[in-house]
Amino acid sequence: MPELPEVEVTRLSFASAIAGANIINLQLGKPLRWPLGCDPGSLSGRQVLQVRRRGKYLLMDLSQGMLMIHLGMSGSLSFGPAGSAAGTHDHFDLLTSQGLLRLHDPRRFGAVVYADSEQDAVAQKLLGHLGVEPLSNSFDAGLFAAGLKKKNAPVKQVLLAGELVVGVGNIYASEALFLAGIRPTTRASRISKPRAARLHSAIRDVLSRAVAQGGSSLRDFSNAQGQNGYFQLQAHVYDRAGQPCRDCTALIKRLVQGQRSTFFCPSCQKP
DNA sequence: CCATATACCTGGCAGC
DNA sequence: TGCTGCCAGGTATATG
Repeated sequence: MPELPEVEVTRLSFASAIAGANIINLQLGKPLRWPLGCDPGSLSGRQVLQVRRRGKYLLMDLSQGMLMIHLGMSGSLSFGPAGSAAGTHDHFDLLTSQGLLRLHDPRRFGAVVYADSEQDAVAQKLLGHLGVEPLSNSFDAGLFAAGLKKKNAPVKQVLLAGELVVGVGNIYASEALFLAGIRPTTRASRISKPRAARLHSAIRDVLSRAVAQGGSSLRDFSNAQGQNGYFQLQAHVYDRAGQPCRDCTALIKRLVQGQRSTFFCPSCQKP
């Protein structure tokens, strides 16, 4: 569910509201993808300083240590008044002096992991290999083109791998490649510098527009205030197999790469 | 090291 | 209605 835009929209929807809160207690539900990595009770009394984002991870800095939150495929956070009982799929309830932060995650591919610091081995295992942030100045078109040159895999899978650039998931990979006019099956190493530059700006454009639209709400995504996003209404190819391209009217095709669906326009996107 | 497959888990939906 | 099979926004880990 959540790619960079959804994670960022989630962050923006509760970061300022939770900043400065004191943790009262933590209740866990069923196991998530990884164990918390500390005694839940040990967090009581600590303060929430700020919420940052790295790729698709939310990093919640505490007065001592940090929590790394990942929404997996079906996770969403809510932040609001305490009091409502945890539902079947609520597996992390952080009660604070300023409200309840709750992770709702039916499939439980998400996780909340504690680390003493970002340099911690636990943190490095999750964050250490991540590529550059696409919406930051460190995302450089020249470096990106050079990075693509070194990868022989299909460009769609290189984007999903997140080692060159983070945050691009299954929806936005298809969308960015459409905007750049590049077939998802094209080997990354065969993408010319000008086309890499197009892809570079397409990634920035599609991700920043999606953030502005509140993310994509295909099934169950909503931000921490319960509001939906609307980016999916303007998707050009994702989940549009068999429908006409919005630019040229050719029919959008679906194929499978690495066990994931890919959508593209066979006319607008060149090998 | 590289590219690809597997594993984790639940729910919604189409088709019979 | 109920069953079956397929599909779903991710990614560490295993495998060749």
